[in-house]
Amino acid sequence: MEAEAGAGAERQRDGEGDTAPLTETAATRPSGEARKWKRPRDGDTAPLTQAAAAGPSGEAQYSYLPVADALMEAPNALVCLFAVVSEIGATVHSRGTDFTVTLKIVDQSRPSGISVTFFAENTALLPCVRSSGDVISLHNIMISVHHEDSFFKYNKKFSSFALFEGKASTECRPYQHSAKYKYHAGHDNEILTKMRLWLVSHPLGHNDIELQLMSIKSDSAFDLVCKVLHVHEASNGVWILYVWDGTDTPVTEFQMMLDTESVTSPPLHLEEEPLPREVLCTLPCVGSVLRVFTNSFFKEILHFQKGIYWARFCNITCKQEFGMWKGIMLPVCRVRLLSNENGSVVERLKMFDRRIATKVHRWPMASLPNASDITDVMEHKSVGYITLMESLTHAEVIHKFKTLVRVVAAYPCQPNDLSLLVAGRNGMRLTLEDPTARIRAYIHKNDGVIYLCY
DNA sequence: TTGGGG
Repeated sequence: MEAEAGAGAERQRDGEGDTAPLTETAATRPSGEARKWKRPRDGDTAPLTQAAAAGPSGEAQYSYLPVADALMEAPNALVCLFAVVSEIGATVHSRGTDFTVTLKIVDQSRPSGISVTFFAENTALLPCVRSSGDVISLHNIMISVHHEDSFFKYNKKFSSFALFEGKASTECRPYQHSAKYKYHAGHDNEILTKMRLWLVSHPLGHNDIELQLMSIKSDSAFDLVCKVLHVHEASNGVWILYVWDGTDTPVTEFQMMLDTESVTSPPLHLEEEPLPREVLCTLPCVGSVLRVFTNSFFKEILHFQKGIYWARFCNITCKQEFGMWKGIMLPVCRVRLLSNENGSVVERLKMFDRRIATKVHRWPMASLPNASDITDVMEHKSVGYITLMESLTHAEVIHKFKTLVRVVAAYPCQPNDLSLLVAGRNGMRLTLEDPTARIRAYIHKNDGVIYLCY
């Protein structure tokens, strides 16, 4: 007997329910339909009855419930689901002996989603979701109630899973499955296809405001999709995440410091200590690297330490300190890891590629599109511009370069008195910045050449 | 067991 499939609404039990509509939800489901899962008795280590029954061929037939229906089952009941992964948590050590990861899944009956927590002895046994929007099949996961909220818990002894590509694929074989997963081609394929069709008309959306670094604002929460390039544990439990999305942070509203007293030079960085050169050299030279300050509450930090990841920072805020942008992650923030195939990530990378393809990609984005207003130095017109980050990480300590920067502070004269310098006045200290770095530049005139030293 | 978007 071929199993009937619906979008999470399949019920192949004793021949009942062979026309489950795609739109069925917990609310529309006919009442009185018996729930046949039995609960494990207290003290049992394994459930007495699993959410499967032998089919005519003797193979287990898994009865997939809509998520909303599954949640109406009693605590500790075992259910089978076919759903879409909407959010991917970080894989971390549990407080016990296992590794754990939490996924958020959605289906038509529960668009707001619900968490599923997995445990396994090693990370290879955990689901490794390639992209949000992928489809997951879950067999015999347990309903768990905590503070009146329901969740699903994957038990490594009797649960199993399979992961499938999302709506763009026609591949019906799972790209990853647990050892115990019982795959039924006809049965699973039909549900998978319907789930993908549903996804086409109901793409996973984010209602929250999503900004790029080029459009960040002070003191209002937003989502930021960016690459975490480096993580640093500072003092007092403060962690600093170095994030990048290929765009430049906006020009800050910073009162230019007329540096009449040498002690008032503005700081060059937000950190207590600047990044060591070997780390600095790994950071991109085009596009701002925002410093995001947080504490160790965010377990994802452990994940970031192991490599470079794209992530969505939900409800992040920014402020300006000393004319520099500072990201802040409060406990209300959430971090979601993203794959390279995630739509927002692909969009960021395409935008960066477009930027790199222009001749002025090393100019601050804020200086565009009025780049023609900038007067170039005639005798070096053919020399290309570089960013301050490129200069800071240059292989040769002494090098010539041309750069487009903002003068943040000047000592001892006003920055618009650069003509005095050219006219022969020696000794001037400038604080210069572009979207990639801030430097102190000591200018002196020597043999008719102006040097910047830092 | 663990965690369960504090």
